[in-house]
Amino acid sequence: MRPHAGVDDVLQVLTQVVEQIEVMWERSKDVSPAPISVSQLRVMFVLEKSSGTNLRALGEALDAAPSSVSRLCDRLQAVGFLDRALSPTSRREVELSLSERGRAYLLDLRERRREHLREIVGELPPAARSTLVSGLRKFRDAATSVHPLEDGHDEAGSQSA
Amino acid sequence: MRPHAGVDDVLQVLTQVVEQIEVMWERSKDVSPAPISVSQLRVMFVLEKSSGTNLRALGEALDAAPSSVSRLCDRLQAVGFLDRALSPTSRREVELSLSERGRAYLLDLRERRREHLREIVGELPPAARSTLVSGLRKFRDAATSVHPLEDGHDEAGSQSA
DNA sequence: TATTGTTATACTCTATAACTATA
DNA sequence: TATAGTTATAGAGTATAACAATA
Repeated sequence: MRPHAGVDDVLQVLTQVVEQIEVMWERSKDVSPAPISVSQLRVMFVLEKSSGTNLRALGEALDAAPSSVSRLCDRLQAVGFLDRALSPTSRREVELSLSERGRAYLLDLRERRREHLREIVGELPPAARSTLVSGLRKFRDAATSVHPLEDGHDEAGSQSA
Repeated sequence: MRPHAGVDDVLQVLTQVVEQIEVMWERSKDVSPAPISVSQLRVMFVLEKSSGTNLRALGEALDAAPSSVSRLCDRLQAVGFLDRALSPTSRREVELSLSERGRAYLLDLRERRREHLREIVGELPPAARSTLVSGLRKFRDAATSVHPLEDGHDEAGSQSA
């Protein structure tokens, strides 16, 4: 009597899965040599993709005030994950970029996050993986078409096998 | 030559979808009459399911120090979302619970979050919804079996249609 | 003068430690 | 004394506003 899943069925399970993953990812946060705050991590995510931006642009990307970003950069620089360089074109701007250690940290964090998911996905039989990928891709595409500019894609490390 | 999706295919799309949803949910955060911080929201989520607990237990549930929780409760009480009552059994304990307004706020927030998802899920044809639900349920169950105690289920409002 | 980045100040969150009051 | 809760005190994130330096 229920040939296809209703919208509310999807909402329920989708919510559960997202919350499960959020809990898992929370747990892979602290396992680092230099514990980084969530805000600092956001800075690193942005800088990874737009290396060399100035402080103002970084603030806009984060939707944060310049002063806040300045302080965040202070601390990231202090732990050696960020480089502040004077801009060669304008002496009142800075060029912000991740240091080598900063990049290494991000790769490491991503790997830990994926490892948590892999542990679970690896349990699924091949047919279930295909079903899941198929459903998720349709959701992703629908989400992208509804909110074209607001997708939070993570391109790094997304090489298909 | 690829009869079924590989594990890395799943990881890629799953990561994308979770990040999309996190971005969406972030946006439904500030649309409230009394803006609540993330920490305060966590308090409310816990209290919703364990009404009447004392401050110590709440702190353990949040993995936060008692003093932090005390301050969080101060502010939640100030905006009228939380009630502090003296325990009838032990005069050194308090009974923490959500006020009526607090509960109403949570319901409202949940509805906003679901509305964001519903907008997208509603776009999917029925067959795609079924595929998605099927795949997600298998993931959820696998996740629950791998991490039995760490599931972040959201039972409220999960009535199936 | 307008812009970039940094401090000054203030508020919230967080934690450890000290304190009060109960058991 | 041991425990529950609340204050000190301190450090980090956030924002607005004031400030320095540059364009």
